[in-house]
Amino acid sequence: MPRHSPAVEDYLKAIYEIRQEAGAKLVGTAALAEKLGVTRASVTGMLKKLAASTEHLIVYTRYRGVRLTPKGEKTALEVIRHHRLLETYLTAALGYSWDQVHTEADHLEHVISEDFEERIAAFLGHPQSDPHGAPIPQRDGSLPARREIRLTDLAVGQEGAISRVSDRDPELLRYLDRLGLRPPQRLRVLERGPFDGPLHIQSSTSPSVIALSRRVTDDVYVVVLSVN
Amino acid sequence: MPRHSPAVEDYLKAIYEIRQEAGAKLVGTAALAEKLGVTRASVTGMLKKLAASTEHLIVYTRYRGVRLTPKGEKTALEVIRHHRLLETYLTAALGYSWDQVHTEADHLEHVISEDFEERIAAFLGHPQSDPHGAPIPQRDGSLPARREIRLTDLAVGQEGAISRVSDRDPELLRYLDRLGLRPPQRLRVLERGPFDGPLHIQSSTSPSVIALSRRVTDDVYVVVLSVN
DNA sequence: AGACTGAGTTAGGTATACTTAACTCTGGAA
DNA sequence: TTCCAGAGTTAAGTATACCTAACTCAGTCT
Repeated sequence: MPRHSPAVEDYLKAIYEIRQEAGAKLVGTAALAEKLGVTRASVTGMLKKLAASTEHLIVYTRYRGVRLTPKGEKTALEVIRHHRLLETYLTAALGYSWDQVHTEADHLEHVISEDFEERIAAFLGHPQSDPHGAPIPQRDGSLPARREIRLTDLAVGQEGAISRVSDRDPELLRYLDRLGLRPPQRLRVLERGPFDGPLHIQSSTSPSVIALSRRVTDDVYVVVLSVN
Repeated sequence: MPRHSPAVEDYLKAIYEIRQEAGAKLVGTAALAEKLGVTRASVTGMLKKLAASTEHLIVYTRYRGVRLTPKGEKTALEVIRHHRLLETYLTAALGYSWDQVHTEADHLEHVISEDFEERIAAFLGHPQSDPHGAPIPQRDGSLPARREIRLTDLAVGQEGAISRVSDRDPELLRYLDRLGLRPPQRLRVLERGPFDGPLHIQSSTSPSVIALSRRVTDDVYVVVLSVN
């Protein structure tokens, strides 16, 4: 396995994650640029370079978009495994709170050795998910599929269990933490406001009803428990 | 404090360490090139760049050599603090042996946050030295001075306590470990072979006399205990 | 079918940090 | 005091990954 630059690893990871969130087959330049914090021109340049490389990590069609080859996907999953193991380790061993781990893990993920990965995985007892509930890819690149949906898409009356929360925004994580909304907390949708209005939910962590904006519910994933 | 690139941090660290080992006021291009694994031309280029920068980290005189400014030295010590804290942490928390930590720490030292540094320092109880016996600079940049000399320079008949061992060569570290020669092991010089010949020492870790080559004794530092 | 718009690309340029090859300086020995 | 070897520098070029500005494409709306 050749080693890839942090930049390349970030691109592969971003392609994987955007495809995952958006569901679309192909990932566009603009979405990548947005996620990576670079210009669209930079993304085009990198995609051309990667597509021309003998590594065959991506399939890139001009004006259409990118997707990962199996090899590219495996590499992306290795980086994601690093990231999620690190987040779990920082929480469990060094007392980081769940809103602090993301940035640190983003830097460390490109730098740790396979040995380091193995040691923290063993220390943690080979965990299945990180502090935000995201599943941790196994060494062989396998990732258990989940039947999770956005809290946004949970129908009124339905009950769900939080399976995962996006780790991107520390502010959001602190907010959710204050509300006690983290995996595997159960909740029920009571009401949905008009025009993408707030979602009213009931959870055992709060005696009163909680109203959540779209921004929030888009970043919270749940597994449906009942269809009342 | 501005952040510096891994390359810059490596140069500052190397300048500091070479000056330390060699004792000379100025560090030469060749020594830096050797230590950093790059060509002499590359070193010249980087030194010119650093000297021209408004950061004022080094003082560089063409054809003469470099030295660190107080600011450069402080930065170097911060990197070295990272390195030695990491080595200690990897040993104490993740079960690395002392010959495995150097490479991992070399990569991690450029990437960890101040927060991470603080957390591992606290976890370790703010240790004074790393697994090889090297002193760990404090946060304020202070470093307790030691009265240590090379084992090479310990006179016949003198007794010393190993204070530090170079962490550069894993092979050497495994060798020393097998002989039980690590801080703060005491030993006595029995005899010195001719022509930089082997140094014969006696240590409580071995019933028989141990013969050490120059390559080895140059990398072992001791504090003189007695002058018999 | 044509035009518009947002997404995407191209062209040209920057910064970092490295290389090789050829040249120059410095300090010690003859 | 000159010469020479090794240390150091310069010049030119490479690779990576980013930028801005200007252009083009694709798909939709009319």
